[in-house]
Amino acid sequence: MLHVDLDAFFASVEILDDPSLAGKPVCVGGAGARGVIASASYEARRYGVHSAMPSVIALRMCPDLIILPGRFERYEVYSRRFHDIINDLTPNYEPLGLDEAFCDLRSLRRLSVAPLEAAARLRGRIGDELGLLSGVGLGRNKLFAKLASKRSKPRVVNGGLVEGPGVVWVSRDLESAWLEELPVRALWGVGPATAAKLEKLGLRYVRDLALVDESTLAHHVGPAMAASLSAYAKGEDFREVVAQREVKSVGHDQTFARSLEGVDAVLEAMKVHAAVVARALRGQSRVARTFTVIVRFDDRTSVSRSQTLAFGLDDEVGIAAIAGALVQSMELHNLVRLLALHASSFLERSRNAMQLTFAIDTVTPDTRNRAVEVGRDRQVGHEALRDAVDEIRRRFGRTSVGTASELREDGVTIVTQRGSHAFGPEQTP
DNA sequence: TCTGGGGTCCTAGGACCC
DNA sequence: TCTGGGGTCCTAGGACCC
Repeated sequence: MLHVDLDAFFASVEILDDPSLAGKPVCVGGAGARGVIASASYEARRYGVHSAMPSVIALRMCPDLIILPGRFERYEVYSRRFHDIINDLTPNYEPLGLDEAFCDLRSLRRLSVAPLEAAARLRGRIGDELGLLSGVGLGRNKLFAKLASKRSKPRVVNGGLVEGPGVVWVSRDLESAWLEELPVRALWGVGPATAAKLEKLGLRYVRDLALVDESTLAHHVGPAMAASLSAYAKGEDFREVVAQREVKSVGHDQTFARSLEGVDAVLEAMKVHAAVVARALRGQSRVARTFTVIVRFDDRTSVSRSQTLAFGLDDEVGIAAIAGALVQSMELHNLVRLLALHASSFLERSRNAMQLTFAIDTVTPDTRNRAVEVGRDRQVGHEALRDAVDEIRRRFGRTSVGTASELREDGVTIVTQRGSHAFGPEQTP
């Protein structure tokens, strides 16, 4: 098994596109009070900055830190080229996010390609063709390949950068020595919560896990987690490479710079969410039957409400109606810092039995379950309008046309006979 | 006024079907 | 005059990954 991981991916792409950033502490992430770092250049890491860190903390550690907002279309371009290179090595690979992948190298064995040779060539091509650095791990299974790629990376030691080996192979006879010293937190699936549970049981290192039987473990962390932990502790990992995964949900989350107060403000924001989710669904030619609304309050507690329909939806009017009804079924006792809308239970568009539209004005908390109304004429009108809007955006860009509620998201240019005026996000023309 | 946004998977309870 | 067990689907919440 091979695991390949691009170094500081988002930050590196920003530096490639703007060489004046080279050698400076650069991050991609949210710069506001509630922003976090998504990717940090190694120069930034020298100050202790790392991904998932709140931006205000990062700025405290490194006052000169440059935080860029992130251009995900750009990262996707690089990601596709990255995947193309991997695909030349083997089509049996599994992407993990935009910048990582597992490759099953068993087919290469038949071609007598040595793993170390394949790894070196892969890194070489990524460097030559993309201008990006990467780390590669090799091992008997996903567990060891991933642990190895982590160790292949550059490290910050006493504020100085130490180059990594680039390629690391955990050979069979080294496996147990590796596992011995690892803290449980290093294992896939063990985050802060599980690590704390294990700590309470006196299980701090992977070697400790091997001493506990699975049923005892299951008592504390559940049967699925117990099974994988017991396997990992023995160096076993039966996860296969899954080459093409089907997307199972799409959603949109937004944490507001200033929390929302009151149901009207939440409903207004939800219209933007519905438009974003609807656009994502149509972009994938899918319709969704289940819609979930999640609200996080200022005290960081969350509540969710979901509803599954008998048919699928991909239009913002219908989705906004369902999502709005779900919002109204919640008690908003506190300021809302995050609003999320997720769509799941996909159907292929062509297999959707009926495409209904909603009389949005009939949706109240009482009528949540009757929110659906058939409106044949309105449906035809909405679909024609929607398809026209999609087409205009395809030809002239995403911000070329939109509903009033979407203007807050992207900004817009209003053109009149007297000239044009650009409005930014959060401005109401 | 320290913690994002894109996702996946797991768990537990309840309703329902045979 | 009482009620099992297998299975699926839905809902709410939580943990984790990049």
